[in-house]
Amino acid sequence: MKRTKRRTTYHHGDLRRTLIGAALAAVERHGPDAVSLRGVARDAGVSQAAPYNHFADKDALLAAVAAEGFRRFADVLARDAAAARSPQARLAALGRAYVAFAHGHAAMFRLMFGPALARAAKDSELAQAAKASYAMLQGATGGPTGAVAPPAHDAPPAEALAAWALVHGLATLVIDGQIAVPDSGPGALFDAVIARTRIGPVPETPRGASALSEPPPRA
Amino acid sequence: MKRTKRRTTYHHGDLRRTLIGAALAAVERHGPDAVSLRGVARDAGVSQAAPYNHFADKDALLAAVAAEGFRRFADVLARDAAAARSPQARLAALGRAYVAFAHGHAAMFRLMFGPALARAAKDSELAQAAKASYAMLQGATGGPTGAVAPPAHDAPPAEALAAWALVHGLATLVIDGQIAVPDSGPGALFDAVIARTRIGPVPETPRGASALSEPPPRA
DNA sequence: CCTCCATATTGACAATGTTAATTTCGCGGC
DNA sequence: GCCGCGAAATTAACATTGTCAATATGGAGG
Repeated sequence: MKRTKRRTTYHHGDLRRTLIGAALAAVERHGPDAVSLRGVARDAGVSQAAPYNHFADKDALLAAVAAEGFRRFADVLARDAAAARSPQARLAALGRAYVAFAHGHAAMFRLMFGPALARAAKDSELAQAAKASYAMLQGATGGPTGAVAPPAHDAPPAEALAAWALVHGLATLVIDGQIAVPDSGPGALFDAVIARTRIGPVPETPRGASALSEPPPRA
Repeated sequence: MKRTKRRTTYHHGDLRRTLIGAALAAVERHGPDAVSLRGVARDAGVSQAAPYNHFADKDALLAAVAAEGFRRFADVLARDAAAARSPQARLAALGRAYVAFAHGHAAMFRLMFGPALARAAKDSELAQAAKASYAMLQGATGGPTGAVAPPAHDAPPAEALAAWALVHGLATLVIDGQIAVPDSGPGALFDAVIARTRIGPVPETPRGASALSEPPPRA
């Protein structure tokens, strides 16, 4: 299964891709913390130090895997969002896909948003792939309320942050086992939560807001 | 600084507490993944294998540290919530404290909600400490809407889940560097998000809901 | 055919988690 | 007041890991 590759390039016939694939499989099987560079090299059929010709260190390999994860993530989000007919449905579909991806690829999700990313944030490929996913959320948030205030200079609109936080929090809590996902699947959980949540521009009557909107007690 | 302990118990004069303290410091300084059992033992002034008399393995030590973290977390939440005068203010204060704790103790927060907890979920002390924090959120969520439906059999109310997810997601995104926290501090960020979010019972007019509330497209 | 250089390998080093065998030392019973 | 018992700590060892330096290899271009 690893000799059948076209050896277009050098010696082995592209390692790098093989390594990324092996690492991806290892991440999905045993979690990001359990992957060892040597183990990946073994799986790829090369020897311990071979990866260092293609990646600076272990984190660089994992960053490449995370980038691939973000690409797949964005694909799923885009596909599900495209199937929606109204802007509201689009946003809801995005959220559902977000949580479903996390639930179905917990290990990958953890890698993508874990501290490895923070360390290797300089990896521009990774950063770019991550930005793409967020852009979809942000775009979908602007829609439903009609014309939005001119996109703030560089600060992201708080509505997009709220939607992202809600969905990301749900995903995180689910994969960390803090929330039990019902037999009906993560979609049902998402729907139940979303039915009780409204996100929109700040209401005109600040007092009387139903919940979670009081100013700080100046402690 | 480590000889001045009262040696009430055995040889060393309670290790265990010393180890937890050293591990806690190490976590806060270098992050959960960077703590080594041997390093902790060195810091405590004992030798590599001494910890195994008090903890089954490294994860058990970290679980103890996480439990301590949850205890402090619950304390902060309780203190800030107590200062609030209205139920709404209470819930808002809880959220602000949640995000602020994550921002101020990122490493500890990561440990508390990381995969280590999932693995060592059997650690009853840890599980209990975590439950206490969630109970506060849940309690505060029930308040503002007046009388709540009889507390569901064992399924937590979706309103509490929504509030938890929103706040936890914000916290997670902040400490992972996905959201830049403004100079005004994490509290301001939280307020901006919260001002645009309303959580409450499912509205009576399902169509016309402003956002994030469409049924799935049956894909 | 021969040389060059990217690619791979071998061997080594330090650090880590964990276990087995051994030592140490305070406490309760003689 | 001595003594041994057992908990607690130490030493030594093992396998594994990330990473580097030195070396080998083999395909492409002259």
